[in-house]
Amino acid sequence: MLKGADDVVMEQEDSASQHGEITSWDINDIKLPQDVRQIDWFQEWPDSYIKRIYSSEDKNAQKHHSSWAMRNTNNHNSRILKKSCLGVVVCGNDCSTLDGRKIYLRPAICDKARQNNSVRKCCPNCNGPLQLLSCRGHGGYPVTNFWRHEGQFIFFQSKGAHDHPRPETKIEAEARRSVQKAQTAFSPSYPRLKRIQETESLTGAMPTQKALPLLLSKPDAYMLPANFRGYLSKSSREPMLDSCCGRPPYPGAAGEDGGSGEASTWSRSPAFGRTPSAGRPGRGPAIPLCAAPSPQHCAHPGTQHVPPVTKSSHHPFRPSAGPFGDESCEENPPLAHSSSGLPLPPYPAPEGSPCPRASGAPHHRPFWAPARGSGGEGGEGGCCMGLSHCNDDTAFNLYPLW
DNA sequence: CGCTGCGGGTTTT
DNA sequence: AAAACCCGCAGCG
Repeated sequence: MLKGADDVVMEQEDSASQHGEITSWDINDIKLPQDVRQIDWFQEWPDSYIKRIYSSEDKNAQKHHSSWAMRNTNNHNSRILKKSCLGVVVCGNDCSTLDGRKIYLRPAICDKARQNNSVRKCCPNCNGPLQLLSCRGHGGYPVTNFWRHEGQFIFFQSKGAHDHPRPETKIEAEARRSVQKAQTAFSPSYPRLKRIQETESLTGAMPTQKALPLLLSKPDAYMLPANFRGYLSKSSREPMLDSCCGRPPYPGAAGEDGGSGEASTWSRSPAFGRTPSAGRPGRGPAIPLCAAPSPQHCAHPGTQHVPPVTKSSHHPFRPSAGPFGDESCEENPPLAHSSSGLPLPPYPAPEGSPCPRASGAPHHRPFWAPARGSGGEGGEGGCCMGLSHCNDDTAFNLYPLW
């Protein structure tokens, strides 16, 4: 049954996404279509059951990038690269920054790195323990992404809908890391303090507003992924990465949950009815991370719908992405937030259509979102969104700040 | 140091 | 057999 639901979603996605051309193929097919008429734009936040065909020249596609924290998974098939989602690291205290944003850090891809991070990191905002919110968007298991190179195309297929907020992007995480490193170097003795300071800058005191947006997201505005909805409530989360500060979550901080003490908030209730069958695989340990700020991306509405083949230049995502970004449509159920990324590109209107920009509410934009009126939300159209879009400028300019 | 890809191996369904 | 996952190794930036 659960499966049925997924299938349905999938079908819908298919037709919606490749509008016009029906994506009849499956990543596991012996032969994939080579008469592709339209290539898709690279999507940094692919979600739900989608399929995409990128140009083999698309740098991001070549690197199998994703803004979600995806780790390689051995599927014993050298022709198809499989990656599974690691989820997102959240504050165990469910704290919010001064401007009401939540902290969503990117879990390290490498197991070892995750452990390291956990040891000395804590919430950049409240200094509390961090908790790994694992992804269970695919029948109780992490969302999986598949990549396959065939001829001049790179086929991409994702299975499952992320049931957690978006983590910071790779660029952001890297920036954060370097900043921390630098700071640590300066004052080894008071790392904690420093961190606090950093946090402050992050949360509010930052000079550049753009900069901040990074890891925080506004609760109100932030929409969770389709599956995500039920989540925040109590916790059943993963272990919690504490480690750091040892400090137990503040009592009050947690808010509602009275007790559990642990990370209160996040729990994933079965978001739709589709809960995994039974148990969730007990997944591993959580990983702690903590970090500091990072640059954000903002994309400027490029508007142009350039050909898919991005020539991207140097940066990770920027190229292709365009205006889209947010898949904001979370309002729609599962497929909703699909990546609707592309607003209106020349291509198929991706799932975009499905998303009527829901209310005026800003979509959920992760941390960076400008959360503030003005440009930010307003546009769904676009402005800020995913990483790709960000220009280097933006991103890089920020770095210095940290 | 961390990301990424590969591939052997195990466990569960 | 398929899928999820663990682990180590190697290349790369």
